[in-house]
Amino acid sequence: MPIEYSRPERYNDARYHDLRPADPRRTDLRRPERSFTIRQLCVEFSVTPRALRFYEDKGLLFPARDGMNRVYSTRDRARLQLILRGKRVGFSLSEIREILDLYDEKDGGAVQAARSLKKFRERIEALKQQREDIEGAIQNLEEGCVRLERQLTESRPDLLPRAEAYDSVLRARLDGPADPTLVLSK
Amino acid sequence: MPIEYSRPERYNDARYHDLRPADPRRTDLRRPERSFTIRQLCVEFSVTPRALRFYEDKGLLFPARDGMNRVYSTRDRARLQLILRGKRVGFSLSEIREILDLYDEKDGGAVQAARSLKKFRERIEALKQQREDIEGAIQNLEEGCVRLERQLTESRPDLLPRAEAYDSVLRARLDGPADPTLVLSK
DNA sequence: GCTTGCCCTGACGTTTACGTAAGGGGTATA
DNA sequence: TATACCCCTTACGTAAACGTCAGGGCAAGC
Repeated sequence: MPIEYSRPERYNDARYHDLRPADPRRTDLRRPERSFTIRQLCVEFSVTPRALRFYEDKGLLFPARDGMNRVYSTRDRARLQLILRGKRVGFSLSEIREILDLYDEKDGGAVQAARSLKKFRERIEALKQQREDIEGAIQNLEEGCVRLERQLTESRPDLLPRAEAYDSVLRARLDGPADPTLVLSK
Repeated sequence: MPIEYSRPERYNDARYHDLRPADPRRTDLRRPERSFTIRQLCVEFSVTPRALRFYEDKGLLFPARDGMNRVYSTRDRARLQLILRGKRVGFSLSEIREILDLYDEKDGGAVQAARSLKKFRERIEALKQQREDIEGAIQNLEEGCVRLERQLTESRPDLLPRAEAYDSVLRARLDGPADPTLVLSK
């Protein structure tokens, strides 16, 4: 599984950085000419600058430069989203890179396209298998919950945690960064 | 994602080892008294002995011993299945260990049970989130497939790979080791 | 009795995906 | 002009999950 590190807490705190855009016209996420600093993306997606630079090193991102500074386009941002989702579903960075490369190789000729198609289908099969695994794991855990609930109901019903705590989780997700339109496959 | 290593090919080959059981009465997987050698489990689940010993080191398995040699029960086998599935859905070994521990702690008292229940629910939420991620990734890739297919149909229809190749994949899965009854939650 | 095959226990090596300084520079604010 | 906050590169450090010897033991078959 994805190795989890302890990431400095400050990167989670939006107040830590001034995110006011310099130019109001460039605020709209849907405007393709919108650009982002490295830290803006870091705060939005809860990753560190080191991670973004690392992805660049590995050939998954290639932001433009303003002098020395990196400038990320909406396209870069969309790629980053795909990278992070790829990680969450268990792809390694090199696998994600392959996929992104396949997306880009529109010019690779018909043979390349055929190979890409095959790989895509393989990935899909793997993901469907994984979806089944997750389905099974959820079932297992839910059975465990039922058992524990029965046990608690009989012994200490006062300790029964109600599921309401997860409302906040859901709310947080809804309030989170809106899913911007992906511009990759265009 | 789960880091993938190059595992010696021979562990995939069932013919590599003589798996004939010494005692026919002990052949039936459903018989709880059935036991397994380390290699039998390795061949069945395509893992190495090193991995099983590693899981034991980390407190996820504790097979009995016959002298020096490890002897795995059907319960150990069921745990191994859960371990491997946990890995496939992205849990780290220590997370899997936590879950397995929670399953075992029937005697931990009501407070422990309440904590377990909470953790189980958290896991379930995480898994549902992940299921959504996978759903999204599948959709993305399928859109990519459609694009590639259109492109190929126009340029080189002869190169279009048909999906029949995946029949074999499915067949292989059906012919695979039967899912034995899990004896953990009993 | 020697080889073959399986088992064991250390213990060091490896890959992935970053973390964490160290050292240096630009800009704005007090 | 000092401080704060941002950026950069280079480089060494690290946790997870095993791989890979090295060294030794027990049982079967030739």
